[in-house]
Amino acid sequence: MKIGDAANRSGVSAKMIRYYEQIGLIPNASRTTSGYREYELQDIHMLRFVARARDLGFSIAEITELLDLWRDKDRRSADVKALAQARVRDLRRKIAHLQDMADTLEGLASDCAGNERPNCPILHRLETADKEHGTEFRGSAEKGFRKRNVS
Amino acid sequence: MKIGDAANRSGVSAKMIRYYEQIGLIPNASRTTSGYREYELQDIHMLRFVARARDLGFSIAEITELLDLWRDKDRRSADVKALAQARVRDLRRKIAHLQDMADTLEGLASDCAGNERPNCPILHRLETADKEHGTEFRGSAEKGFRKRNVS
DNA sequence: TATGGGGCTTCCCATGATTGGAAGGTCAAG
DNA sequence: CTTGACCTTCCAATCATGGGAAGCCCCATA
Repeated sequence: MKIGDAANRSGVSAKMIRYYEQIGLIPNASRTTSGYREYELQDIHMLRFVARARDLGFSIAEITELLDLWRDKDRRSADVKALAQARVRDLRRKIAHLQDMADTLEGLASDCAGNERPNCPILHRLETADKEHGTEFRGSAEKGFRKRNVS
Repeated sequence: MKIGDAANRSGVSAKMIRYYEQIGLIPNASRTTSGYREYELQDIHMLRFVARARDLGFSIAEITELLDLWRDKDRRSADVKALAQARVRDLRRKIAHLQDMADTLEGLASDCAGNERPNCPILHRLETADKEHGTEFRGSAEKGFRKRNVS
């Protein structure tokens, strides 16, 4: 199977398959005599695994760990679970952060008349850096969030 | 005031001040005879405005709009409010997406014994791309999220 | 058999916001 | 007059992804 088929069947674009190979996330594919990459069904499983983990917001580094565990027949399920739970904690932290932002902004917006007149407290508050809600954004962990234009 | 002081007082790093100037987000600073950038109190207000908007997750493009409204004394407060509300909708959508991811992962993790044995349904489910929860990630808007390592 | 089209290859570039660093100029205090 | 802290510009890297160019390969059809 060539890379285009592998892409269609796995949900990972051909571009990204090459990229994942290049950065060592997945092993080098075997090649035909003419240089085309060749994939087996097993590779499709692996790629789907990657695609699914990626959709769940795992970073490349985390997917590397997951793939290692996936391939390791002697793995401890506790290791996998710990990884998933760490990711859940990350996500919950991000969610809380975004919720703070949304609540703050909503509070600002609700104080604005939203009419033809120029007076708008949103701009004043942004300028003076008052906090509508006491929560402190600076310092909250935001590392490693992957943005995807997941069609 | 030189750029280092401006950075300290505004919460925007000197690096970023130069970058914002370069991309046209903020106007070119005046210079001393020796080429140093010079800032007035008014500039600090502007930089603080930018910093605050950035902390609320506005993109550079959105901050450009906000700055224009901030400087426009004849602005309609409705325009500002609309911008803030659009941002809130964005945030709520992102939050829902992350919540889906977290819930799905938590579901996967709860099915895993988390012990010394290798059997772990998380890996199986990732491989077969089953969905624990029916919600469909693909298609949810994720554009324009800014990740910041907001110290 | 020739040709056309589509898929494959590598390589380079761009994104967005930010940080890091190198090489060199400027300024104030000691 | 030296030292060190600041400033300048320029270049590179980050992360995951897409876009595109130039050139090769393979298959079907005229």
